[in-house]
Amino acid sequence: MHVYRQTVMITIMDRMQTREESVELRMTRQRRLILEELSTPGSHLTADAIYQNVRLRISNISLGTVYRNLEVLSQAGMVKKLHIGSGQKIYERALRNHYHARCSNCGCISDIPSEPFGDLEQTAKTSSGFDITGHELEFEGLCEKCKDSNPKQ
Amino acid sequence: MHVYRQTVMITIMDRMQTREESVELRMTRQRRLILEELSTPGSHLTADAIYQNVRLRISNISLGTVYRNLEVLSQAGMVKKLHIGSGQKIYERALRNHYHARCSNCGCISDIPSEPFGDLEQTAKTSSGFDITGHELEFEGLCEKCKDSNPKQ
DNA sequence: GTGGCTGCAAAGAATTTGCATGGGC
DNA sequence: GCCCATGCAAATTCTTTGCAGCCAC
Repeated sequence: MHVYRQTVMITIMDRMQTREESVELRMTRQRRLILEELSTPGSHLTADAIYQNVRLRISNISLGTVYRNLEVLSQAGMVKKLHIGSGQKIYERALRNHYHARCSNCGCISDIPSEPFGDLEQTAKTSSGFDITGHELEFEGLCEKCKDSNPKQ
Repeated sequence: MHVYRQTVMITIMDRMQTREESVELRMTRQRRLILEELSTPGSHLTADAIYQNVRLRISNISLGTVYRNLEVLSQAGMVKKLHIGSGQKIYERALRNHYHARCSNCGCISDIPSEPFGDLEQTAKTSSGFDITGHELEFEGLCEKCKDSNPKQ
């Protein structure tokens, strides 16, 4: 199922918010598995959750490695770091733009397409004078499951 | 300049996102000064910055007290906790709704009025199925000062 | 006077880092 | 073979908490 032999060094043109720069990353076993974890559609994981999952396959991987990789991949624009909720940071695979809604009851995170919201950055630029390079929008509420099953409390 | 004798216990009807509930807070010297710090228009401070500032007036105030107060005031809806940027949490006085832009160069934070953006929560509700109760929107970019004075780097 | 609030200090949670070794290219 | 990446463990940073005494009401 895995195409181990096909892996090559990947050269990435960073088109995200950081300075444009080409980055070379070695595709190690650790890095590949971390990316695999994040590649499940709709996966929004903490560093520790990724660590726990990858540990099932590389039993001695270290949490430091997970953090270092998430940072590197984030710099390279392949992974997005979210500062949602109050606790740990959440990581997801960087795909097309979208927003997030976090359930205040169960903590689950849903993706919300960004199209209906218009060009927020243009609006912000106009009213702030900033040279806007990015933005983050998060919603909080009750997911469909919790809003049904939950008493008003 | 300070109306020390006028202070009374404040009763707060929490109309913010948390469950509606009346809270009674004693107005201690520590609490008053923390609120004073946050009352400067446009102030966006970390817990530690507040601690350092208040320490000039109450030299033995403890950082724990600052955190405890920020939490209580936040529960009461008088203070807003922001999860902006990657590092520490930022606190501001809870006034009318607005958004924030953070300068990626100098770290300063500007307020942006929320009116031009329309009803984001209604839009999100429609496309997510969530029962939305709140949202946070942050922009990143270069502030006017930095965008002028800074070479492209 | 009472119960919430405080200072102090220690604990906890999340993340980062130094260093010697290992492995992708 | 070079040099980036890793494992390990210690260090840092930010925040929370237990407890005895204090002070706003």
